[in-house]
Amino acid sequence: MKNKSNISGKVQPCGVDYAFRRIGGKYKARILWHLNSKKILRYGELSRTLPDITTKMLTQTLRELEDDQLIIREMFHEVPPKVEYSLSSTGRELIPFIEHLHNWGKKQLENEVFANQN
Amino acid sequence: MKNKSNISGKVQPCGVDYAFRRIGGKYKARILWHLNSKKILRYGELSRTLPDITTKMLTQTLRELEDDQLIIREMFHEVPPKVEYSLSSTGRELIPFIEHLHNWGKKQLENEVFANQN
DNA sequence: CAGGATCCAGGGCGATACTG
DNA sequence: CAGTATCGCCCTGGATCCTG
Repeated sequence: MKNKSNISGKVQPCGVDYAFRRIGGKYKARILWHLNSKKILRYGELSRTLPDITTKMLTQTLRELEDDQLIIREMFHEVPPKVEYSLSSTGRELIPFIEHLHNWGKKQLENEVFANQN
Repeated sequence: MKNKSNISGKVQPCGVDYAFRRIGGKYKARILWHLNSKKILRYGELSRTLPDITTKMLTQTLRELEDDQLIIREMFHEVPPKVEYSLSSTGRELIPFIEHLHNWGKKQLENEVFANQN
């Protein structure tokens, strides 16, 4: 399939480019990945699962994922507060992709460790 | 290249995180994608295929992909110069992932256009 | 033709403190 | 518990000009 350059000024929208803009954040794929394996996670659980993320980034990333309708946020008005996050159906469509990426990354990591035996 | 945050062994190495740092650049997936459909592309061809990328970014991205051994760079010492880029076997392993992402992005784009007709 | 070299902005991201 | 609010760094990426 050719990428014909558009005369009307805008570049032809590219699915890869679009998708990367959507889930290209530093933590988005990881969050989706964990949400898939655990199905439902509370805010604090996510925070513990991803120890290297600050509350600001976690909240911000979750908001973006929610705005993109990749995850579902369910809030319980209780004391103490409770919020549950889960994958939406659209978000679930990304799992095979993340899974592939995950396997590839794991393999590369192992190769790298093997190569760095110094 | 992004932060090396956890590759040095503090946090448990996550394949998704690793992979994203590897191909998380703005154009990397797109370049791999085009290299797969065309098999071999010269620098100028890539430049025309991706009209929205400057020479600096194209060169820089190609270097990083080459350093990561995802693409192969073959240089011909001729006049005028000629350089051909193609996927490595490791890079080719990423194609199913990019394909999935591409299809997902295309579908989302169509839905978005459809939804914005109100 | 296929880059290299500089300069520079925008914003992604982090650290820290505070809140309903 | 589940977030907000600020402040600021620095890295990604853009614009422009130069070269073998």
